Amino acid sequence: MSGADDFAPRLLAWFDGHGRHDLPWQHPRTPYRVWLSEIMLQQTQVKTATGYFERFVAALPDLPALAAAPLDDVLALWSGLGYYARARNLHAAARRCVDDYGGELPRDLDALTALPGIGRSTAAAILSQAWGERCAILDGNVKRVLSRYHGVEGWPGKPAIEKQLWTLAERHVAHPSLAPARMPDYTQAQMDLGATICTRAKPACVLCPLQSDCVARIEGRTGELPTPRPAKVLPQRSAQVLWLEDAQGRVLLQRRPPTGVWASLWSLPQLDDAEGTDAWWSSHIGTARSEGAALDPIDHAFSHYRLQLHPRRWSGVEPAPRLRDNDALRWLRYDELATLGIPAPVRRLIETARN
DNA sequence: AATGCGGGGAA
DNA sequence: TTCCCAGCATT
Repeated sequence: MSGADDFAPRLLAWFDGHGRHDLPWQHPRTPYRVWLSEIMLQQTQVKTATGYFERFVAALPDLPALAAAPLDDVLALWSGLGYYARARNLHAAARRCVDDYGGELPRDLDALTALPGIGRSTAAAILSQAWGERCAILDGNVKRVLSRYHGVEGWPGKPAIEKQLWTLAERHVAHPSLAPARMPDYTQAQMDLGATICTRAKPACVLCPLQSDCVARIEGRTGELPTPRPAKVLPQRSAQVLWLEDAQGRVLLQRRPPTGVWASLWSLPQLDDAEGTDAWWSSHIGTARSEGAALDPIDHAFSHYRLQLHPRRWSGVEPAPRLRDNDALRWLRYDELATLGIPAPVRRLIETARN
């Protein structure tokens, strides 16, 4: 057997001295807190998620509390974190746990994976960290570490490559020296190595416990592995944003459609173009409208397109009958904005320009 | 197999 | 600027 077989014990020995032992979800490391952290950390860096995690568990300290909370409260706690389907799935999964599993997470890979928002890697992370089950994870860190360690070519997002990496991850987690009691540390160790040593750019190979057997290190190819995602040009879109204030200085928010970006979040009324704005104004207000005050455009980048928002502002708008609060429209005081899930750039616009 | 889905950190 | 991060669901 080559040294590749020693992956797990070497990693674990390194973790004891150099891993991260003070992350907020580690104290206490309950299934609920592990679950929440794993969901928040999907496509999200630790530094970004930490503050959200602290606020979330302070407001909703356990699974039954989450299940009992209104979805809008959960979205408000998620506001600014992005990928809001995670929050909706989290909430739905909590309710299903109350209905089907006595208010706890199931200790079972298939049952966990069947819950919304939990895939194979997240389920394995929960099982290994919360209960010490022998499960392999494969997140962005592990993909990078294994791609380099084994010299796996090809973009890890490609299903065929991902399948290879799963096989390698399963092999390492099966190492006989790896005791179940150390599974939480082993799982954490892989992510810590990827986050602190085997980083995307300029990895600290000289500090790596796996350096003597790492193919990328040995062949001087850490800059080429893992193979980057094929580049593509992002489409550019634009939209009109309407900032309406009534005589009391309240702002009009509209619930976004249940599908698409920012699904079901509250935001300023947003239209595709000038014609859309005209139509919205006539259907919601009726009277002829003024131009409003044009504000600086906002450039926002999504992972799949760029969006330029063109905000305009009106004050002293008299609510027409159809403009009263309903399921999709709400006049809100500025000090109430924190109670709703609002897209980050829209919240930023309002907070910075509201004087 | 490919695409949709946020926001921010880092080079 | 560009890349990608503790991914998953949908098509």
